[in-house]
Amino acid sequence: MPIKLAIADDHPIVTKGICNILRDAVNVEVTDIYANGTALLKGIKESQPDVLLLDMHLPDMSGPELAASILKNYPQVRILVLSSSDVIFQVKKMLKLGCMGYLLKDSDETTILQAIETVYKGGQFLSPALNQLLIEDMFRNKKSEKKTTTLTRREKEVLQLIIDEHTNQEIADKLFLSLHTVENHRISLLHKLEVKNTAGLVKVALQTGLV
Amino acid sequence: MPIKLAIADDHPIVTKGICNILRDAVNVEVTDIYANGTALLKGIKESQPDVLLLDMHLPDMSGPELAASILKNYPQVRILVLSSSDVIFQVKKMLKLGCMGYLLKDSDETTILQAIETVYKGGQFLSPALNQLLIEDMFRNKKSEKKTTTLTRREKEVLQLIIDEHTNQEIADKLFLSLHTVENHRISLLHKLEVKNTAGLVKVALQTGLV
DNA sequence: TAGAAAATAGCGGTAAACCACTATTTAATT
DNA sequence: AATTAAATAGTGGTTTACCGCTATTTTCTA
Repeated sequence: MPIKLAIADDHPIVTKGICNILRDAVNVEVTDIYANGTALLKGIKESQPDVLLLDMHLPDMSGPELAASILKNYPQVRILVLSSSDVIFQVKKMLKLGCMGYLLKDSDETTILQAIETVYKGGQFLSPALNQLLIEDMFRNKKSEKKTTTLTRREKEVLQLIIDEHTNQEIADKLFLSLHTVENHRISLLHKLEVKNTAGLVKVALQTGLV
Repeated sequence: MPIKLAIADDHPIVTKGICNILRDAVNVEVTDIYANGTALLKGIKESQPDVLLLDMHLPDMSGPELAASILKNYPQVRILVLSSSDVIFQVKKMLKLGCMGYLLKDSDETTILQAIETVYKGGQFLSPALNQLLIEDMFRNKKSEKKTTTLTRREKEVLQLIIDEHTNQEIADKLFLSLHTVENHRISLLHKLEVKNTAGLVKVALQTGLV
């Protein structure tokens, strides 16, 4: 019996590409394709796949949201995250939620197939590039366990406006806040995302699709 | 005789996806797939396709570089740019170089097919989302024609270090420059890329793959 | 309903970014 | 050889970002 694989990604190029790659694999069968989070949550009730290839950036729901919901209700589904971003704290977040693997979109065919098989068999899979990054990250943070970060509603709003090139004063005006409040949000963003300045904020935000 | 289509993209998922989408299209035949610029320039000599689907971010050469070279030597090849970034000045740059279309990677199947056919017939094609952006851009710049921008070697170096979260002083130390020089480069970056601050610099750089 | 987290606002201060200039020297190109 | 673009460096100034605090109110949640 082949592995039942569901794919959740909003880009036809990606889903078609994976289907094409798996076409010759006799032990994997693509049973469902979902282009957004709502469809995924709805569909997964009926047809419960063995492995779910989950894109980090579906249009309506975030990767972590979906992963948490699915793993809670259908813990037997093994989630293999599909992402083009190698930002490490995003990787850690998904793994801590219980995802079984993290696959970069620039992977080649054998890697993709291998990842699916590994995860199906109960193993973990990480794209090779991530192994090194995770190890480096562990050494950096050996002092104390880092908790993975979630931004608050306000922080996300502020971050979006920073990305839109607004100053703190402009953000304060737009959100009807004191300048001090915006500064505070900004600094907690710096701390939470572990970056040094505005450049780091924008970089992490864009690479993780936080906003 | 079907349209001879070549694809230049380093992601197997993408190339396989496009092949899959075009499998049922009797009037398009994928003749070649290239994973990098070198292979592309080498291969295009032999088999000259009607249409080239060109990714903006091949590992060894930039999109504009490749487009310029190909259009110079093989002007009959119609280039359809394939990109996930909708940064407008990148779009303008490629179109001014002579590319016949700009296709976003989140396009659906019919759009992709339509784009290829349109370009083959001698027309231009833009992903719908870009039309609106280009029009807005024109209104913004109606006063005077904006020349598309090319960053100098130094500017790119400085920009990369900005993205790496370094301050001007740190950049100056790293590159053995005066602080003033770095400030000047930074300001010309702001002007060239038409952004207001560091956030804009990082955003444009990441979205266009300038660095 | 008590405790925690989030959102709000403030103070005082330093460092960095941003801006408009001028000006010299060094490539690149015609 | 002449012109242009790039890279370099400067002056002098304003604005913004960054940092570490404290503190109150609101909202969430165990």
